[in-house]
Amino acid sequence: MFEFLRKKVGETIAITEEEFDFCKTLFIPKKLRKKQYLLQEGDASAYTAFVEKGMLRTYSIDEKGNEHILQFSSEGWWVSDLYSFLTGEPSLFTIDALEDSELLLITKASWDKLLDKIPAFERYFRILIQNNLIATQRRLISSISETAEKKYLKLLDSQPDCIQRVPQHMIASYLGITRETLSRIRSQMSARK
Amino acid sequence: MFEFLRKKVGETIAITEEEFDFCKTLFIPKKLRKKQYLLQEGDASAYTAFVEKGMLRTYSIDEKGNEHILQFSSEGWWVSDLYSFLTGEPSLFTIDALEDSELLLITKASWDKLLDKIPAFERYFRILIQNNLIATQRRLISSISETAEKKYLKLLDSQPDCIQRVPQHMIASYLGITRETLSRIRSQMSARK
DNA sequence: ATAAGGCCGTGACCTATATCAACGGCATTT
DNA sequence: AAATGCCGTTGATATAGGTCACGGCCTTAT
Repeated sequence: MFEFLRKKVGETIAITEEEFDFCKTLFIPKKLRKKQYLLQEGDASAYTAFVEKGMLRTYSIDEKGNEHILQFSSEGWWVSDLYSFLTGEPSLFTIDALEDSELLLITKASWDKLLDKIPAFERYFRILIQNNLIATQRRLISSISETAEKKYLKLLDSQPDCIQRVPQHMIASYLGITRETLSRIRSQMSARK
Repeated sequence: MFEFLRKKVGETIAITEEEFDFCKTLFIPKKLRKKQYLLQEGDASAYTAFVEKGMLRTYSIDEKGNEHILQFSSEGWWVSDLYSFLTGEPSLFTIDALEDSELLLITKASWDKLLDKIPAFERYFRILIQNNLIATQRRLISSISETAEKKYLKLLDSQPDCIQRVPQHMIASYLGITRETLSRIRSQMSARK
């Protein structure tokens, strides 16, 4: 059950068997069916989750009821509303499952314990967050400077798996465009090809 | 010279005098005149910098020559192209001074040494990067879901100091709009008031 | 098997923002 | 004090993308 987590962590930091045994005791396995919530906007985020299987999305909903997807999280990635998890404040985001999924949950208290007892995990999460920041910065610049088509091409290039597994209207809301616009871009692209 | 850095670090983690004495040996003071570069696009980012005084901007330039500002960094904040600093790859961003500025530079080698010798700094940077990620995620969502006016109002609210110190056309390029549009938004706002 | 709803495509029209161009006001340089 | 850049403003026009409306095709539920 924990082999995959062990593998992913091991790709970034070195830890001993004993350290990982301690780590294991802190996680709570959880299965989520497609469409189930991990977190609803307005609730406090109790957990951060490692995705063993499946796919989740983190999104916010604006006044008009439109969804804006912050990220997709598939196998081997982590998912949470970082701010709410860290502060206990109500979340601005909703997280739900796009497929039946299997997660390993950790509470804030356990997470604090993990970072305190095993400094290598402090480093692990620093690196994880760092890479996430770099990716988010790039997406921000892309979002303010590129056309819809370029953003889509960039996504095709960087997350081809997502595009296979996620319905198109969610891709659109990840890119910050409407599903109609994405549909038209795709048909133009295939016409040109 | 290092009091300010000491104070800012102390707000997040606890460190001893000896630890900070070691820390001090790793930084290189540097003054930058207005308009001078800290980093040019295409170069590798040799340093991460703590801003003691002044204001810098990190931006990219698109094919049409338009600038897109990723962030402003004033006193007490850090500035670098994280990706280039970490990997040694050529930078996608340019960093320059908007005012005469005073910086404390640290190389990648020294930074690695600092994190290895003093685990509290591992935590310090984890938290720093974490907060930056939270802010960047919010800006991304705002960028894909809100009107130009709302984005401007949000900035007025969150970074009023920036708006005082930075020329308007740079605020526009931070928001991802043209200077003409920002000018019109401002005049509409003052007409309504 | 039929109904209901999610998902995708397409047309007609609308709107926020970009683009292009010109102008006036400050600073800075000569 | 004239000249040269920056900077912000304003007007006219263009355009990418949004909105609204409809229809067809699957999948899931009854």
